[in-house]
Amino acid sequence: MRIKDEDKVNRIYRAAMKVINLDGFQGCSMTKIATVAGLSPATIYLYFENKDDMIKKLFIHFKAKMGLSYFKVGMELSPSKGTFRTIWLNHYQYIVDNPEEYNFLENFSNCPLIDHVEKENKPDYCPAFETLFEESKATRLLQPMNNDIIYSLLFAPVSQMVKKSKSLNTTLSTNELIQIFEASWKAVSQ
Amino acid sequence: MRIKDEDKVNRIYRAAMKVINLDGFQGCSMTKIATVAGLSPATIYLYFENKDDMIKKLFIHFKAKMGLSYFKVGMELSPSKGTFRTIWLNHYQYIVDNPEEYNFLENFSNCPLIDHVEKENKPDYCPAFETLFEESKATRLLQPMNNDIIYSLLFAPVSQMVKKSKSLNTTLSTNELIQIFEASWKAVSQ
Amino acid sequence: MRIKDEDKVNRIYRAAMKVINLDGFQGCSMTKIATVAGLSPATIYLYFENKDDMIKKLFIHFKAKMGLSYFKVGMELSPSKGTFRTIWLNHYQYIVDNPEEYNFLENFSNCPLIDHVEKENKPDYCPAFETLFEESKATRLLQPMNNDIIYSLLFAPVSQMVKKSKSLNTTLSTNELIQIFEASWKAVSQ
Amino acid sequence: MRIKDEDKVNRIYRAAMKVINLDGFQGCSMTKIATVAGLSPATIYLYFENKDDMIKKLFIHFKAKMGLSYFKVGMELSPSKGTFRTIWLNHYQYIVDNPEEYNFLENFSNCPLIDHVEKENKPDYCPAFETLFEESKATRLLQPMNNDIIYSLLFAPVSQMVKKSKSLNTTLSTNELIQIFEASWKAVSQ
DNA sequence: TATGAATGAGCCTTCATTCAT
DNA sequence: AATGAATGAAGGCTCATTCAT
Repeated sequence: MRIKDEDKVNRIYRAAMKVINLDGFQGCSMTKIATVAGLSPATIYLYFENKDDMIKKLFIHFKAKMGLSYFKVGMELSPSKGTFRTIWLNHYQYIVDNPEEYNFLENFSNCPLIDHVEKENKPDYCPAFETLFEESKATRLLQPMNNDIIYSLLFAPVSQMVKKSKSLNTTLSTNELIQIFEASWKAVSQ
Repeated sequence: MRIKDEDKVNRIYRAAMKVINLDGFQGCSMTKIATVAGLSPATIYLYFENKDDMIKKLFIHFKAKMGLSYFKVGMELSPSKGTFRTIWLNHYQYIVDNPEEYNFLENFSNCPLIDHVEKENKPDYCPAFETLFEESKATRLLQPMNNDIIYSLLFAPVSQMVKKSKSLNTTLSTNELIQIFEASWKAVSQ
Repeated sequence: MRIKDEDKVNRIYRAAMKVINLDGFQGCSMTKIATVAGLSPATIYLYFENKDDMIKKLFIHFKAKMGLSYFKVGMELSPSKGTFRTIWLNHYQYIVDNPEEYNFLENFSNCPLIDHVEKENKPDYCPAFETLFEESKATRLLQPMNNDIIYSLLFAPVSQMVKKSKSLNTTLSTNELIQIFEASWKAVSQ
Repeated sequence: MRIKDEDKVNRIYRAAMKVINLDGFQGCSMTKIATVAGLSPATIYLYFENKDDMIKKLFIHFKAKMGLSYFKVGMELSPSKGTFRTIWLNHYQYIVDNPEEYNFLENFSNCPLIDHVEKENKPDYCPAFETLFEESKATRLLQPMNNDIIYSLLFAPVSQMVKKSKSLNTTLSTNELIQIFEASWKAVSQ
């Protein structure tokens, strides 16, 4: 008998991603995904219960990956502007390097399906963030605000700018990037 | 061809909205929309070329409506923090008052379909914004940054927070709201 | 707009019948039925909720038709051997004339689906039978037995014989037919 | 190829039976059968050519078993009413004791698949019947009728009654059973 | 203009069967 | 001999769209 190829799940993920970003969410059919992955549609059902299950796991998979990309291994995590800049740039880099994944995550966040996925699957990288935010507030580096608010003030603007510039087929210059970070930092720092 | 019954178009828009927010994007079929609008599916095709065309126009329609909600009639538009606060709160109010529309707009912004819609249809409210931003930069109220960047820094955080709090079934307190505005303002003001 | 062709239901019934008798129950697909009926598969769903619904209604339809064939219009229904012989021969004639329908009914009687169909849809011809049986028992024409038992003793043998002879590609001779009726009559008569 | 593990064939038969009676005919898949039998689906194909082949052999298997149940070992087979009553009751007992098997046989008898199976595979128990029938006619115990007709007159009514009473969730009382046998016997006896 | 009937293409999913070990 | 992974074809059903009135 053949051995179950564990990498096949990743091939499916990548194919799904590709199809979603090409044909949009409604144009993403199991057959298309299978074709792109070089599989039979039936094979997908060996690894996932059904389409919903697959999409949910796809979301969790890439959400986790994105979260992890914020923190490089062995990275300094002391509460300082430098630390935040590094994380912030890592986030930016992730969006730029993985536009398809990021687009999918954004796209999926507004989908009814996701609601209980989001709640049931707290990502692993959250604790690191929570700790950093709390310590930074304790040392008066950051303003005493709710963590979600800090997160939004820091990351939402650059995310939106990347999306905007992609839709206009332009790229952010280094200057603009620095501008955005400095402005975002002013928003949250004390 | 769309001359006679301009109201019918609006009935279709409202119905589409309702169906999308009830059954999600994939559950939104032309027949359902027609039923909710009290029409025959065939009738929709008298007013729109096809489903894509209808969705695109729906998007433009509500995008414009959202933009206009920023500026109330007869509103003072001098370059001041107060003016920005008013606009900012209008935006917040719109999101809170029209969660369906806003959700639809967000949902649809990431769709491949919309890409060239966005480029081809500069909304009408832009000139007002452009003028205000330029004047504000001239009077050194705002930092000398690209308008899109200013826009992102001002509005993206609160938008994201509303989405977040909705998904958690909470609401933003007045305090939090003020916090977010003040922080966003710090980001863009000089 | 087109007018709904009420006869279309009958076309579907006939087509379903044909397919079932050709390819068996498991080989009977909606697409095949639609093709034979000269319709699109989608059209069937305008007239029936789903496949189960269609099959159920098919069963009820032909069950009723078979029941009615027992009793010709204006037929004498006095409790006499002659009356029973007429009904019996009508039944035989029905089986021979409509082998497909009868086969379908037999086939379907053993299907799990049918259980609550049978109970919910008491056929219209039953009262006539009940009355005749009761009167016949009262005049001591028939033995005092449960009606279902009388029914089985009278009709089951000939039904089985027709099936048997069809599977052997032979036909019952008039002599054999009389033999079977007389024997069945002996079984139930007093 | 089927030499080594004759028992495995029986496991497959029993599993197929169980699945058919649990999930109906359409719900009976090879994988389910394999699972219930504790085998891999591929293994079934070592013992049978394909699904049709398996079903056919299943039919033949249980048909033979049913036929043999009529005649207990060492049983008296002289042409007498008592002999027939015993056989008749054996038949009844079989139906009641093995409702799944009987249901399967009935269900399958009307299937196009079975047509040539029936013709090609004369069951082994027939000779015993043939002999008994012929001798009984010779001694004027039975009427001079075709054996198939005798068979139908004797067994069809009780079979149908069992089916009927099962679908109504009732059971035949001893009295009713005797009634049916006596009536059936009147039909065939001289 | 407006409609409801009609449809072919396509969707998700399952299944009998084969592959490769 | 035996298996579990893999699959192409097909199943029931829906949908955007067109037809015919």
